[in-house]
Amino acid sequence: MLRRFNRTYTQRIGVLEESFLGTGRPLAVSRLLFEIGAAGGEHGVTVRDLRERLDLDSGHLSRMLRRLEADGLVATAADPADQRRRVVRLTEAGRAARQDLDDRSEELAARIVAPLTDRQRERLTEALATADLLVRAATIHLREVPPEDPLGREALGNYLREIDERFSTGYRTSGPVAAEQGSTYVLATSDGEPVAYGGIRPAPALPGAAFEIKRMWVHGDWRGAGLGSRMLRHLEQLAAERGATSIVLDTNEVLTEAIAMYERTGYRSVERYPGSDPHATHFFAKQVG
Amino acid sequence: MLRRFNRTYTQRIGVLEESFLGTGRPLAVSRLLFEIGAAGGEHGVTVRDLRERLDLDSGHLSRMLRRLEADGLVATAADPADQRRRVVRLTEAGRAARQDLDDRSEELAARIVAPLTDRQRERLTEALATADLLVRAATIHLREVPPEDPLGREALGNYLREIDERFSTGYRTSGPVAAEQGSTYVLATSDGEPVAYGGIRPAPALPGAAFEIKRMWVHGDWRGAGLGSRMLRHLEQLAAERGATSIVLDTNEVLTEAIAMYERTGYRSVERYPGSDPHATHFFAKQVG
DNA sequence: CACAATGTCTGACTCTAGTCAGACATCCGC
DNA sequence: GCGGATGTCTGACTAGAGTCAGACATTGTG
Repeated sequence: MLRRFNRTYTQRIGVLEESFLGTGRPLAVSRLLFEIGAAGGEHGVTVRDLRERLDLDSGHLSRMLRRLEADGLVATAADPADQRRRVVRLTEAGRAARQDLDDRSEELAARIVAPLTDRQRERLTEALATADLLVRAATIHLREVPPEDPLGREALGNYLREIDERFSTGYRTSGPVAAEQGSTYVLATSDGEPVAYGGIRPAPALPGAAFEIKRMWVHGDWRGAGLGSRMLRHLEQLAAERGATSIVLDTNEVLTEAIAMYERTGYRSVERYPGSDPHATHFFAKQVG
Repeated sequence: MLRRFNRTYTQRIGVLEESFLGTGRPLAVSRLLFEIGAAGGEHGVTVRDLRERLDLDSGHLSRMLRRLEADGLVATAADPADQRRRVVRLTEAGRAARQDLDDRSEELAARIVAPLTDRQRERLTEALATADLLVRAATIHLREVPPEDPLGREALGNYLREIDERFSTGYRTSGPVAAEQGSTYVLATSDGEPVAYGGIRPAPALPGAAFEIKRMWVHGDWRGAGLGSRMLRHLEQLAAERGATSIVLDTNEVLTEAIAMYERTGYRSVERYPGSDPHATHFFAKQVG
């Protein structure tokens, strides 16, 4: 189905792309203009950031930026924090051009669906939203990150903040959270945004080769997309590669979805184990390897 | 939503296209190879046909064909029916190359959705099927055709055959069906295939400026996609432009979906009118203009 | 049978996209 | 404060995609 849809889509909606022409600017440049607006905001965005987001060659990007600059649509300046970096931001004319682009796309999208009835349009919107979520979920990128990785820290911060909000009693122990001994962290990103996080560490206080899963977090917008169990499987596999024969984890009774997921994924409830979190109320274990 | 999806899609699934590379052939050439296989079948396909299907420049297409020919993947010959035309068909090697392309795409598509659970994959397939149908429905092309248009005749043939099958008693009057006096026909196509058909003709036997809608047909795969009512609206508008103040049409009781659609679209049931089909059992009219 | 229309092909282009090597400045750790 | 790493930019490319004018053969029509 994916292939059939791909064919229909590129044939019929491919126009959405070509419409960027007619502004006298090639597609890639328009896309860049768009991205600078989206990522830049008030403060602008660094060239490096743009290169990562759009996955462009340094030379190619540089040339396109110069073109936009020559057209008076963007202004670049050295980043005060690091003079090697350059910060790009839209000028007034640039914002106008981007708005124009936006309007054209909007209008074209409206024209494409215009022949449909209201109910059909609703069905299409719904179907595309579902497909969007699932395609995004399917193409999420999982990777090991060191504890000091900035995106990892962001994810961890979200985890702690959410835990803190969830516990009316307050959870956070004061001071920064140190990386745990021998731990490995995995970060899942989508469009450069952290969407899930979690880690494993050896649990020497337990019998056998046990690993503990720690700090599992899934972005609120992504719950229900199967991301949690995917992260869990990934962490289990990592632990198994490091010689684990069993996995333990603890959680709190207020995290009902998490508990349901652990049970669904083959974990069985166990007694409190040594080294577990004092705030935890539920404990799980599973054999692996 | 269309735009958001478009962004996700081109970013994540754009790979489906690039995968055509790695075969040493550029994308457009691979697409052409694919299309020759799809459209050509046993008898091959004319260059003209390919140009229309892929919307390519004559020179561009010619060069790509030559490239495929040099690689030994296609063979061209003059069309016996018209020596100006050239017919292209895949060679044995061409069929193999196309199959290879097909396998790669299939494999890649499978890899993209691999991280999803079975249930998610099902949901994605369903969502894409819905989106596919609706996008196709939205981009269908309606145009007036002369009675002798080959695609129009094909549609009319389908109409007559289906009517014939539907009536156990047999419907068809013997001999070819002549175009009706002063009539105008509209054909809807998708990917060059006729998907709906219908006509109007003046009904001089009726009081006032009446037009009759005749021979409405919608392709079986397309029923429920709103195509019938769209065609109906289009025909009404055409009639109105020709000065009609009322529209009449007849149908048979066995065509229950059609009857439901007419009622939904504002037609009211009337008595048999002069000039109507002797096999018809239900008659409808509507004011327009 | 002349003539316009049709169908394909070649040649000569342009523009976009993308790659690679290296210049140059700045930053960071020792 | 030296040397490697990082970030950006320029120059010199290549290949793909697409456009346009016109050559040439064939076909249908008055």
